[in-house]
Amino acid sequence: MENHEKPHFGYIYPRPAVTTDCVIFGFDMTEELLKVLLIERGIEPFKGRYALPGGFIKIEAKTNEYGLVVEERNESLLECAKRELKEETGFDVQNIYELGTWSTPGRDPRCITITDAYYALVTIQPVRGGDDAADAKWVPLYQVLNTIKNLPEGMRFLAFDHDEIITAAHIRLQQQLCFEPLAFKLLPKRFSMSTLQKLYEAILEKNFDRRNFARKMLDSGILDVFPTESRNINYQLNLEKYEEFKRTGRLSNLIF
Amino acid sequence: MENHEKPHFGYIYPRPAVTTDCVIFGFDMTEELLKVLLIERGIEPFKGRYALPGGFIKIEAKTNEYGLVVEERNESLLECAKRELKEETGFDVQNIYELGTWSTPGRDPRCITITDAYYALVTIQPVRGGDDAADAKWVPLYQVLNTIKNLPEGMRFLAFDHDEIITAAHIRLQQQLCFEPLAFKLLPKRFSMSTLQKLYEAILEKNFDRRNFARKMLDSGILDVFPTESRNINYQLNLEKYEEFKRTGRLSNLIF
DNA sequence: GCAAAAGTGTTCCGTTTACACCCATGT
DNA sequence: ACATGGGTGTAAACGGAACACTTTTGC
Repeated sequence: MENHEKPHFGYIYPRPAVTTDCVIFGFDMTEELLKVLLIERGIEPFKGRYALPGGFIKIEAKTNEYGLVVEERNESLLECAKRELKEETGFDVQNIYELGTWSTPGRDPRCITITDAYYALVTIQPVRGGDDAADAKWVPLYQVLNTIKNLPEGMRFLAFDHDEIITAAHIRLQQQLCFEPLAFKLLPKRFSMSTLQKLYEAILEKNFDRRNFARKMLDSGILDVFPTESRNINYQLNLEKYEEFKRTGRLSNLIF
Repeated sequence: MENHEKPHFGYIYPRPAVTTDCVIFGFDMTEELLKVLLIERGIEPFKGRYALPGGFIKIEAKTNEYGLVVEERNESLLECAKRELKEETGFDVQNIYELGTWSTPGRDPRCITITDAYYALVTIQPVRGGDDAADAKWVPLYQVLNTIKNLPEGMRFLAFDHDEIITAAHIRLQQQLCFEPLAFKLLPKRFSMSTLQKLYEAILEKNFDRRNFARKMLDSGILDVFPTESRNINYQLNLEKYEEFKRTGRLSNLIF
């Protein structure tokens, strides 16, 4: 895209370039902070800025007997998002959700590019020996959002329109959390009730009463209880009960 | 796209074709039915089938001094959806919301096409002198959804993957209605309480107690009351109070 | 030993639901 | 006069919010 090589794929009508970007949320249990995974851009445009991981959709194309371009193999946008994530950050993510498209003319200075944004939830391992992927960094979400909020009009923190995407992803995560126990996707298999509560508080930016929170969670019946050697209790999501809970439509009980 | 004219727009990497499709909901007050606007396709593929109104995104492109394609003028996906809607159905819609993308390989037999789907809410005028737009028809939503549900595995009712899109749009409409008084977008400025209730019932496929429904609506404070000459009362959405209601976060009161 | 975190029940209030009768209109 | 649709209030049940003290563990 950056060189002047002669283009070799033609279409009757011009087409926009298509990318996916992904907002990856992780909960850092030691710092009790909700974080996002950002990539420092190594090339122009926006070289040196942080950006969401993502990239162009992959299409295998050739020209047929009539000189028309025929696409032979390709991927869905979801597959594209997962592939780019794996390539750029090493993460293999199942919990990935579509957020929406961004397509304002001019959002990419190189060419007309529309992006389909996704958000994903991953477990950050308690001990991380630095970041696996080159240039990928876990950044506290509140830092990013505050920076964005306090920028003077017209200025941007992240590359492209990623400020807007990350802001929208946070709002969406908050909304979805009210209906689906998404939070468990951000935790290891077993966790304490207070960790779960801290996670909810980090996402929703609210504090809850310890007893009410625990009761609501336990009453829902989706948690299995595991005593530990100490007096503390650990919990684990019971997937069957969760599915049943979902079916019987009692999910609104989890709204705060 | 259907002829064998030599393609004249080239890119270094192949690109997918991009379309928008729109699920337009309207409430037929005389029949008390929720309807969707469908287009009968006049050309292949899927000639003669019903489909959602939509079409390709418009890009003005030319080749620059290096032989590279440069896009000069274009539209966002939202603008594309509105333009196609206007062109195909004559509707000028403000209440339009993004639903999501569909991009499974093979969904369009012609070429690799991804679509960004939208849904929109319009007022059907009580008296309609036939359909303005050629080939556009208002079809009861429940008929479409039932047909889709009862199809044998692997069969489709609408063109492309529009079965899935329309199903997703209905679910989304139901969900959004629980947080936002979307229903008002489907009604004329003034309406009776029972009309409003019938609309809610049509969308959510549930029946409500008349008194409880009216109380909840009135208690929210977003409706202005207008006595009529008869004993009946008409209502109208008060936009300022609605905005205030939204800000103060009491929207969950409207969940049923 | 002291500070910080985790465990435990009860009360009160607000919201939701269920329910029946009267009046006006039009046929 | 009869059927239909629209108007109106109350009581019971449920779910959500507020709240204090005791025990354990780690520093």
